[in-house]
Amino acid sequence: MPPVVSPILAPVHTSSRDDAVLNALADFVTGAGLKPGDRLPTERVLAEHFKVSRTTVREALTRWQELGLVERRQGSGTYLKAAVTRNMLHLPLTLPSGNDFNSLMHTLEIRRGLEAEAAVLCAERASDADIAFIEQKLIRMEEVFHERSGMSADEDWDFHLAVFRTSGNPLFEQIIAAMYEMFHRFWEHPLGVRDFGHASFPYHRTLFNAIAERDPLGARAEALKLIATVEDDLKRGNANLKKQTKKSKE
Amino acid sequence: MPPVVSPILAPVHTSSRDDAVLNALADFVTGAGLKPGDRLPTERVLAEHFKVSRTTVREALTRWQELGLVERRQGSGTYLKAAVTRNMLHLPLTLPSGNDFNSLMHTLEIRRGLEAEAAVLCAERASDADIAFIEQKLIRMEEVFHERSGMSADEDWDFHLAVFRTSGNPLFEQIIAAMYEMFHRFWEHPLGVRDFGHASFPYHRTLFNAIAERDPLGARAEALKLIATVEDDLKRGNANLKKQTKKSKE
DNA sequence: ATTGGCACAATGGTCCAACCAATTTAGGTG
DNA sequence: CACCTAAATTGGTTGGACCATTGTGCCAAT
Repeated sequence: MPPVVSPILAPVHTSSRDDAVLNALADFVTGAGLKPGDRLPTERVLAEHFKVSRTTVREALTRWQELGLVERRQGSGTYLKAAVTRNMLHLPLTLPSGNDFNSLMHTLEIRRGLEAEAAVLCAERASDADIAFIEQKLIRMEEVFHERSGMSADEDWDFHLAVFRTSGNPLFEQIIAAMYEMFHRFWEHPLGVRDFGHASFPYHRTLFNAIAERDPLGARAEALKLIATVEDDLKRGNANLKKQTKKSKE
Repeated sequence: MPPVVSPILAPVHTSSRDDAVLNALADFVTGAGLKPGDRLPTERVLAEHFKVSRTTVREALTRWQELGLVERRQGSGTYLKAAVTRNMLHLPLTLPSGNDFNSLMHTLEIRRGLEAEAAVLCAERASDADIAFIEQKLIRMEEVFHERSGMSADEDWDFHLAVFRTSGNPLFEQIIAAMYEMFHRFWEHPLGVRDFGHASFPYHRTLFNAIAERDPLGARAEALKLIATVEDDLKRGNANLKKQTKKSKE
């Protein structure tokens, strides 16, 4: 089985100033024990400390920003967004994204495979503390649901995120988040589907129960039911859309 | 469920300068019909044309470079490395310290979820022509296997690729290929495992048979068995590695 | 005419110094 | 104490300059 892109040239190419800066910065981050959310030194400080120009520091930080490792806020500072080590492996992946029904369905197919697997691993590996944390997110989501009589995007995502992270595999979060963004980029206002996501509500608790009982197969089943409701919503939205365009033609 | 990264603001308030530059540049690339390998205008020309400073252009190009869309050669120019369209999703995958056993295992967990799902969809959707094509790849792989008494990377990948493509979802191919690349970047010479991949051989045919019979569940089962053999190989390699380091300590 | 080397131009990489824009902070005012 | 305002802080942008590498084309020697 072959490497898709030549993997052998990359390491040779490792010269250039910003690479050195990035390595030094990675060492600093690990050395200072900085964690996600913490603030990095200012660009001016880094520039002076590394004996390079601020431009070079900025170029290096831009690269980290593009990889999602860091977030910059004008007037505030640069903040760590993910754990950073010197020997990280980066693989940028560009995906074609369409706004047609099929493309949206494709993102759900990926999520179906990954969310089910993540649920399995989560149920297998969750500690008591993990389960308590997930339950906390679940309860919060349920509260907001009853307040507004509808799904809340943020709280719902927090719950799923807790599940993904408990799986112990950071790739789940990264890939599913991308699928998620792809989906919502063209589905911000679900056409004709007022209660989008509503049907998925009960399966959050059943999923949690399966995880809490360390039942991988059960967790898998509930995760699949959950994603199936989203697929249904999408299909309904697509049907509505067709109906509307048909009407407008008449 | 919420956008992880705000998907709604990005297109609207194009505030950051370099985003605007990248969009304009993407339009230019598609407009001019540039293909991978072609040279882009120089930074100075772009800066003047877009009415921004060269620094801003450089920052934008740095981002594309980090995503692998572009390659810069000092003294020569900036060259397109991949097809670029305006609305594509960039997914930078990051593994913390990608050369340890756990990280390699993470890539296999993703593959487990996706390859199983792809096998299901493939079995559901394969036309007769698709199945004939897959069988052709299978036979070719088996031939090479018997010639060399071992798995051949290229032919094996061709077979899997045929399966992924038949699933009708291009995301499978790209994401799994990325997992592949990540895996092999640090596993080019499987430590102490001479017959790496050997055990997976028989499951290629059983997988094909299930697909040919339009048996989604069967295809899923065989795909899982196949990936399980790879996981075994990895575990064996890890065990060997531990043994060696233990010996070297003595 | 071919080949080799050399100077020059083009291009990305780095640096500097200043200013702009958003944010935070500190102080003052009610 | 709460609120507002002004100053300091910080990332974002600009222009110009120079360095390092590469590509090009001319010219001389063979």
